[in-house]
Amino acid sequence: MDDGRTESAPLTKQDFEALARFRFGIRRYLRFSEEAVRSHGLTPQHYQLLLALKGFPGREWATMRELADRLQLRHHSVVELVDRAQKQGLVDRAPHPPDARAIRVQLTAAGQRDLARLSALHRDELRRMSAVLALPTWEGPEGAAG
Amino acid sequence: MDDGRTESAPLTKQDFEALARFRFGIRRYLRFSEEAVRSHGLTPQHYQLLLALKGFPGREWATMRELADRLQLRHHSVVELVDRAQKQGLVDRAPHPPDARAIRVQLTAAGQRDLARLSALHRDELRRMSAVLALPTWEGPEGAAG
DNA sequence: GCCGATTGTATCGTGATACGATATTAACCT
DNA sequence: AGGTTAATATCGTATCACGATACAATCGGC
Repeated sequence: MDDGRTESAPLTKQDFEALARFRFGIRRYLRFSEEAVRSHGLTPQHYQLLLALKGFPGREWATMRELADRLQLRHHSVVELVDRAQKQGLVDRAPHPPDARAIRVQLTAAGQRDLARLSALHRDELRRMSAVLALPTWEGPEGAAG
Repeated sequence: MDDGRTESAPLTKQDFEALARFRFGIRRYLRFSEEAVRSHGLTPQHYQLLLALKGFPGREWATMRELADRLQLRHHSVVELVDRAQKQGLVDRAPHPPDARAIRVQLTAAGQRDLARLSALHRDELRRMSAVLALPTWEGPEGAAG
């Protein structure tokens, strides 16, 4: 149990408050997201899936494995998620020529539309919540950063 | 006034990538948190509870209602959470003199210890993940700093 | 001191969903 | 051909927040 790894200084009350504030920010953001998303008939997971596709670096589709990484899920759970989303007409499976084992999960027109609306809401909310969601600054004894 | 680009401009591919990257960051952070926390025998919810207490602005305890707000849960669900945490010896119930209906949920010595260790890990990880967890900058065509 | 509102507690069931375990199929690569 | 990887399929399990509902204690106003 005792790993005795104390390379950093013990946290101050300020540090705890900063950590808590950040976590609170995340909770509030996810909470907002959930309500926004559900009011559009989607689940948070669906939205995350759509966003991971449209927001994939450089392209707008991904394979199951890539999704598992981006969503931090077992690839096995991703299949279930994609199944559900496909049943709702949000995403699509397409062949992946360079490797026939893999497939491309991509957005349908409906998925695009829902995602665009929801993402706009999310962007606005992120702007609004910048105070709570900003990373802690960890001001040390050295001096202030601004 | 409606300055246009803030609220209704359609999102660019860059915007989607920024949103997705941020969400990815959150997922990774929570994933890290979960593993770190579980390896110490706690659940993510327990850690959040402890952190909300120790990180409560100005003090180190909170009432059920306050916790419901900070954790974004129904006050009713907080009771269950506190029960579980108390059963594990992490938190404690103490009377709240100014209002006998309310109670003070506070950390036990064990809770303090676990929280201190875990929070240090979290702080380090936050530092490491600053690139993914930083808020999107939303650079518009006119180039404005938030 | 009564009454409505608030705070916490208790219980039961429900829904959502990620996961582990396990197996199968197909395609890849050497 | 053989070993590996990607996707799929099933089944069961665990977690957990929640709604609904009720009750007890306390507070505050009058």
